[in-house]
Amino acid sequence: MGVAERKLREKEQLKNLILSGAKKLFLEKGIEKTTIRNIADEIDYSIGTVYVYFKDKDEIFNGLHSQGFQQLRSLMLPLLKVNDPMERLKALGHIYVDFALDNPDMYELMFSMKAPMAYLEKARMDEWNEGQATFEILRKTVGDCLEKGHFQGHQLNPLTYLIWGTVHGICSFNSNGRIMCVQEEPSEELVRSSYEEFTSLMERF
Amino acid sequence: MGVAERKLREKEQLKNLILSGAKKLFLEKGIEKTTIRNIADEIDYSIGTVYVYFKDKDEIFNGLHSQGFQQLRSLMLPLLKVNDPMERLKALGHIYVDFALDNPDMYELMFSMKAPMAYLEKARMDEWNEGQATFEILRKTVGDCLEKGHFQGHQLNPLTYLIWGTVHGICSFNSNGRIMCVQEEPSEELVRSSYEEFTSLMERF
DNA sequence: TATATTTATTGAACATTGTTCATTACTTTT
DNA sequence: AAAAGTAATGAACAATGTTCAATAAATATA
Repeated sequence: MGVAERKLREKEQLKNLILSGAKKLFLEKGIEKTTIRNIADEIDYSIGTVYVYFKDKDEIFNGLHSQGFQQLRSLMLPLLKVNDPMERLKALGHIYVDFALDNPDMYELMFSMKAPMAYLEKARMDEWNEGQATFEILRKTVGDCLEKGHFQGHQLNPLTYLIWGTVHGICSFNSNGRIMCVQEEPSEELVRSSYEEFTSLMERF
Repeated sequence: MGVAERKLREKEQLKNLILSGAKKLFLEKGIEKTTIRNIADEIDYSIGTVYVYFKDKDEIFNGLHSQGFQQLRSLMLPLLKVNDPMERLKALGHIYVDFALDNPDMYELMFSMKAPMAYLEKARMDEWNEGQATFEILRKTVGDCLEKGHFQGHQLNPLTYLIWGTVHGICSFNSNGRIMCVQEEPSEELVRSSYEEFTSLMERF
């Protein structure tokens, strides 16, 4: 039966169309100001259709949230080839900072907004696979660093969490508008130079 | 004229009453689910009255945002007495982490939500005084550390920003629900142990 | 004190949102 | 060609932020 398969494919396509319309509007006019009606208009479907393919708005948020993590992951995976773990760690952070600066709205959706996580809770999915997968890449690298004698006397989990937290922290101030407190330089510069401070700190271990 | 003064005082009081009602509901049922009608009900005034005292909902968010920074600041100021700057730095971070863990909703309002900053922009107040003031406490302390020979070869601004970013990063994962990726331990423990990792890293400089 | 004026409070009404669901249009099967 | 099944629709509903003419209360004036 090719029909059933085609229908499945079409369903998937329309789901993606809705997501891409949503993403376009998110980037154009901001996440908060994008409504279901806007999304429906954008892709020339009715409101009701959107609700056939997505249970509610949070599920749309979650869909884009997932896409964002896939994108970030695909940027990170090639770096697993870097043999020296400290170099790999620094490169991972660099990619991460670039991603956050290039995609502040996506970054906000992925790491600040409640909605995507609220959907996971509603859907009783207590696991956040995308986050976990990304975390694993980092943990593996930090583990390799420990094995090579870096960060002596530190524990894997809290250290990994600390490193992610650090890079996330300097990025998130940028994406959520809390960076004005040091106004002498443009905020992107401040984020990058802070990350440089961080890598030069890590190098000593 | 005592009347005008009394009226001013009463105005201030009602403003505070609205804010405290809002805060109560925020903590009770979450920020997102608190409506203007709820706030008005809570304090036995009408919707309209709320709008006499606050231009819009963002201004209420901003009011609580300010109160949060005042509270955090008042927790930090006593630590300026600590003479050794590295000890002071660690103590400041500790206070900060405690505040974030004890007040996750307030923390989210202060450092993640768009609304309070959106209000500043709307009101054409390009300065974020509360944030700046808090940042200054930290910058002063980091500056003292540099003078005493810590963090050699690092620059004041990016380093200060990095340190704030680090502590904020590990806290924010907790308040915005992105901490599930390491599930072996309760999230509060992970935040605290990560902060310990951080202080023990800093101590070496 | 009685009246006029200013100030404070109100809540009905509006626009916009997320969401639902009976109805319509279209596809596939018989 | 008709029946059965699937997909798409948009009017309708409830809830929200917001406004504003009308009301009530407080103050100033005579």
